[in-house]
Amino acid sequence: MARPRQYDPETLRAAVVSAARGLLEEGGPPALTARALAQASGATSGTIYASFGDLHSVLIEVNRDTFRELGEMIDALPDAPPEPWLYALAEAYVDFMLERKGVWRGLFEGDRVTDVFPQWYMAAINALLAKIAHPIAALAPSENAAERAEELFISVHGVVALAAIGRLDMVSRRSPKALAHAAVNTMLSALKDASDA
Amino acid sequence: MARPRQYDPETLRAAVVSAARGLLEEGGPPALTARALAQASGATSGTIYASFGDLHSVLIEVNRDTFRELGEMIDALPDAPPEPWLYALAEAYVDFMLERKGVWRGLFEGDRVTDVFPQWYMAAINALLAKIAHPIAALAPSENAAERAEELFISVHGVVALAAIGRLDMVSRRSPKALAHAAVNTMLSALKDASDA
DNA sequence: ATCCATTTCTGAACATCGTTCTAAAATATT
DNA sequence: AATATTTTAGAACGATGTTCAGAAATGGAT
Repeated sequence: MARPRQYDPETLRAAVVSAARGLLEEGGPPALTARALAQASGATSGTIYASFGDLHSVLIEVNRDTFRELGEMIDALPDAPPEPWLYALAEAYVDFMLERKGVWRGLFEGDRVTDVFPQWYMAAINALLAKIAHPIAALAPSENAAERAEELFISVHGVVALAAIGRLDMVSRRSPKALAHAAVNTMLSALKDASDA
Repeated sequence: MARPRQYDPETLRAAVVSAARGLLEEGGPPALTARALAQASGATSGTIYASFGDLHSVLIEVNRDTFRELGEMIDALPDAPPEPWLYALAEAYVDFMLERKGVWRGLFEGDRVTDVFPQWYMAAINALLAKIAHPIAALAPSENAAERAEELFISVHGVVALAAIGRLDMVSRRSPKALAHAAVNTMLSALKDASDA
């Protein structure tokens, strides 16, 4: 009773999201155009719009994939005592994001579109913050570990934010990893100083 | 021997740069369009292109103004001992940038265009880093104050980077100022801990 | 067998973007 | 008056995101 589907909807969505990641890595958000996406995914722009509504929704789906991969990467980190584990997490996070500079820009550039972020969005961030807070709580039971975790994340975010857009050299000659290491070191020192009081 | 100038070149450039700042504050980098700039400055796009070459050059001139204002703001900070002065600087920096979110986005979003930044660009950043390093050196003479200053700047940059694009609430419920204060506090604690060793 | 209702898909069309460039405008000199 | 010269205006070009009219392709009804 109708024209048959030419694309399996889920396969098409996966192909489009995968193509979008490729375009982002190739040229950042400006490269994520409807026509390039159509060419790379094999569908036409109209079909993509029928499935996703707009380009921003494609970007959201890329982000969902990215958060999932980030979670898997963290879960795969080898067990270690709190301090070395925290260093390892920070450095792995830096590596992860700087291997995906285009995706990172998709996450953090551009106008904020929604007043409320999707639940999985906030859940992924809260999971990351909880994983940072855990070793902090173990090291400094008297501290507000959740707040220290927020602060440490934001510091490392500052490193990645500058590195991902190629502007870290405006501020420092050190590598992103070295600066992330220093951020963890500073936080750990501060925790020790506070526990001396 | 020629058609007389309809605009004084310097007046025109100032008008365009001023209009550009307004557009940036109104709607961020996407609002900085040649046609809107023409309308707001009174000239036509052709005349603007004759004077600036391209839109990116207009943005560079906005940034030059911004760095100048930032320097003036810092110079106007009241004298204070190292610790309170550092807190005041961090909070003033946050205020300054968050009053100029659109300009901030113009500074930090988009593809890096030039391999080498203009000298005044680097000079402005180095001046800021030196002003951060000064109280650090006074407080902890045995530390590498320049490196600690880089790290502290990057931490505060992380706060502003999230706040300027309206995404700080993804990470924390605290205000940008509170988080900047915490970044300074953490660095100061770490300096104390290091000097105890 | 033919036609039609229904759904899927395509790609032309629209407004807007940065940028270029032709030509109009306005003067000084010849 | 005619011309040379410089400045300004704005139409034009190729690109963008997005929409939408219609082509394509089927199953069911006649």
